[in-house]
Amino acid sequence: MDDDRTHNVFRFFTEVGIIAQFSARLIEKNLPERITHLHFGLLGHMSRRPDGETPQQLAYAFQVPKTSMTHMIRVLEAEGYIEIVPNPEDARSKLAKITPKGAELLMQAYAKSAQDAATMDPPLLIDQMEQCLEPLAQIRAQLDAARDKTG
Amino acid sequence: MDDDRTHNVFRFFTEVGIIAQFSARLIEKNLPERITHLHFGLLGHMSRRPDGETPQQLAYAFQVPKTSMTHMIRVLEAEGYIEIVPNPEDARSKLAKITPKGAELLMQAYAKSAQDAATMDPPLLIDQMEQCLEPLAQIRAQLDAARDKTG
DNA sequence: TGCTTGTAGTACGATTTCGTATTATGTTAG
DNA sequence: CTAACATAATACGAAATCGTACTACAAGCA
Repeated sequence: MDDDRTHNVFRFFTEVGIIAQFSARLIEKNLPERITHLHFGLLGHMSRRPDGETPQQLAYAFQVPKTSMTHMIRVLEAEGYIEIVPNPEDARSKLAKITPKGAELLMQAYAKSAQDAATMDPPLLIDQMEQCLEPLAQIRAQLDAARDKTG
Repeated sequence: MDDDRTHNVFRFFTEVGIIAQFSARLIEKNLPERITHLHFGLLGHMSRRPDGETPQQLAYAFQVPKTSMTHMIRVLEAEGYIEIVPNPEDARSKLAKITPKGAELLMQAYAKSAQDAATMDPPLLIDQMEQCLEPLAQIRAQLDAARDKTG
């Protein structure tokens, strides 16, 4: 890889890192104390999987250590946004499912953040975001695949 | 903003968040214990500013609370990667400057990560990254500008 | 000058993150 | 079947994050 392209890769990661921090703040502004953008992501993930997922699957999906996921799940459960049930297929394991209260929080935070995004000044550059969507999805898929090969 | 576009905004933020996590891990794999991708970013920032920057400026640039920056700076100083000197223009303040050891760490981590990136399997999608660079920079600038208006 | 207000940085504590070691259950070779 | 190994989740502890309150210096004004 020549120097220019290497430099571009780092530039890309830098921009992405900064934007990720902004988006985290945008969402957390509309979440209760102790609930972070990662919890928000967890709830969204679970809302698409009504049968629930194991902590392990969630840790893998969100790229955080298992122990961190244990903690996040506990917070969500303590606040009543999810419930933990035994995994009928494996007694070592558990399933985390979103509750109606959790679904409600998800919707509210989504709606409020969408409102904030729509009223930003200067306005959000949605055209540019849409233009990036496809390549970003490909890049993410590639990183995912590379991870599975190596670790 | 209609529902489709709102949905795309969230999808964009989601992709960006995941990719940011991958890039953080990619770099931290080549950094010593206790040094994170944020420290790496700090060193890169300082390497472009030989006169040093105040903790406040750094906290603003990296979008972290002042107290978090105090802590990060302390870690970098304890490990000898930066030095803290009084700010000649303001006795309340300080300047953080990168040391030769810090510059060395920066270069090494950069080179090793570039090597890792170049040898990924499946290979990194640099074309797609370059395609995103310009719109991402615009989006970041917009988010920055919006932050300055509101907070 | 003396006073009031603003700003830079930090002490402190509650919470979160995450690496290592442990427990409990599952799986497989013989 | 059972011993050996693998895997799911957690206990625990060290370190990081970040909000609140504080101290020290700066700046503006009477």
